[in-house]
Amino acid sequence: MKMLPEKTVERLSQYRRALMLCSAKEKQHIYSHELANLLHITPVQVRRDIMLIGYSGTLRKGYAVDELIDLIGKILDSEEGLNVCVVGIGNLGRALVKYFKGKRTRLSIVAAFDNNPEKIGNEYKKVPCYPVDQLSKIVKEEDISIAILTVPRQVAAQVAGTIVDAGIKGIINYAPISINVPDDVYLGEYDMTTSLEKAAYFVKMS
Amino acid sequence: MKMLPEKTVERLSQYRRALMLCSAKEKQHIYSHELANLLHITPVQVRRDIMLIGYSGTLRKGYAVDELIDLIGKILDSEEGLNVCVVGIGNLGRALVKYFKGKRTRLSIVAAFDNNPEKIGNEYKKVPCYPVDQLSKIVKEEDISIAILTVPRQVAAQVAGTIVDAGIKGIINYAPISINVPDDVYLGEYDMTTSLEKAAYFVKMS
DNA sequence: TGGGACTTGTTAAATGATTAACAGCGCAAA
DNA sequence: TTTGCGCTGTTAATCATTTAACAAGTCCCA
Ligand SMILES: NC(=O)c1ccc[n+]([C@@H]2O[C@H](COP(=O)([O-])OP(=O)(O)OC[C@H]3O[C@@H](n4cnc5c(N)ncnc54)[C@H](O)[C@@H]3O)[C@@H](O)[C@H]2O)c1
Ligand SMILES: NC(=O)c1ccc[n+]([C@@H]2O[C@H](COP(=O)([O-])OP(=O)(O)OC[C@H]3O[C@@H](n4cnc5c(N)ncnc54)[C@H](O)[C@@H]3O)[C@@H](O)[C@H]2O)c1
Repeated sequence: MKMLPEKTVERLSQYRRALMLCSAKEKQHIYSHELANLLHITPVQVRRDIMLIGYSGTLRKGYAVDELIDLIGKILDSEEGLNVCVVGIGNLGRALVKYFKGKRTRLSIVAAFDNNPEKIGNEYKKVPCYPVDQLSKIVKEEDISIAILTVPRQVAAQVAGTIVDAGIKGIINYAPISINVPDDVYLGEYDMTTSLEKAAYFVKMS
Repeated sequence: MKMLPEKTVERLSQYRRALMLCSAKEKQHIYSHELANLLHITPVQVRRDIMLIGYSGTLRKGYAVDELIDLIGKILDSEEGLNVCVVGIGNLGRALVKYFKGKRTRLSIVAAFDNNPEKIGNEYKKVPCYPVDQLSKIVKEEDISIAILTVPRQVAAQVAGTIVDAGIKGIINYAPISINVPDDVYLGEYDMTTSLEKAAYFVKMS
């Protein structure tokens, strides 16, 4: 199947979580407008996304919740699962480890890295923290393909280089600076300072 | 001045930070392609954004760094400054308080809220934590206009209702569920689980 | 003094994403 | 049966954003 639009992928992740809540409540079918209400989007957007992934609902009954969950899983998840590491186990890095550890079966945080001797050797929720010098080695040993980057701004670019060199295929950057990666490495940048300033602008202008 | 496009606002925040680093290095002028390189975008996008805010550079010299910083400040910041609160002072909420407290002068975190008796009454980086029942009262007393929502998924919708009722004008939601707010309240949703699943999808497909 | 290399500002085209419109089917009620 | 409503699937239109194209101004140097 060919690549889906970014926004559709984001919504698929959200559909799945909403659907899992429905499934837990024994709800077996759902209409596009119900799913739309859960995400606060329009029903036609839901139908369009579902069309893009090649699924069909039942006319006048809606979509079969469990079937749709499975299909989204086939699209979003890797069969074998992917391993993730957190680089920079400060306040944000620790919050992420605590939150994600054990949450999803097909996506597991297996290592943390830092350069602070006080942190190296510790475990956070059973995730071991290694020195950043060993990143390349551990990435290969543990078959890690995604890195979450939560180091200070000043060193983010350099550490990102190390990560890319280690062969990682996706980086999620929370440092408030734009980093540069080769075309074949996925990069998601989430700048919380920008998010806050953006909110302030629209509040001011409203 | 009329409302700028969302993406332009995001980049303005990033231009400003990049420019402040330049200013600290005594760099007085900057070309569109230099600024573009810092953000890993195209020079024409930089020029277009700068056109939208009505600034003009000097031909063959580029943009005056300090002037541009000032102008972006006039656009993004509120003159009097805006007050911000964090609702749900768990792992993520505490990381945000520690990070943002004192960072920007025109945007200050002045209060935290929680419903856990062990947290109420504490201070985090001198930011006092109040019971969530007093949200409405404190929001008025402290003139808070933006809330960062970091409570568990299960209660996010309900707490968001409380926040809106208190008269807050912007919400930044980090809970992994979509919330609903009136049209005149700005809403930014940042779902880290989705970010991670999205990265996994594009790594898998690459 | 004139040509060439650069850089900005702006308009126009292309791309990407959302929304509108509607055909078609299925069920329910008459 | 037939009528009509409600829902899906899909195409077409709209809207937002990025990218391309280029005119015009400036500087440098021959
Ligand atoms: N905490 C937040 O809520 C927040 C908000 C916005 C942005 N950020 C950004 O996220 C990043 C992390 O924030 P934080 O609050 O967790 O900071 P932090 O200082 O608590 O953590 C940074 C961690 O990175 C480690 N580190 C430093 N240099 C390193 C290197 N070269 N290699 C490996 N590890 C290294 C430090 O030892 C520390 O453990 C920063 O870039 C920050 O700007 C954080
Ligand atoms: N920690 C992360 O890195 C991370 C990642 C992705 C998503 N999130 C989301 O962010 C939110 C916060 O995550 P966290 O890790 O900080 O969780 P947490 O459990 O550490 O913190 C939640 C806080 O909210 C408080 N709370 C609970 N009910 C409340 C109520 N009704 N009113 C006010 N406060 C209340 C709790 O007392 C606690 O202090 C969650 O929705 C989580 O799904 C967090």
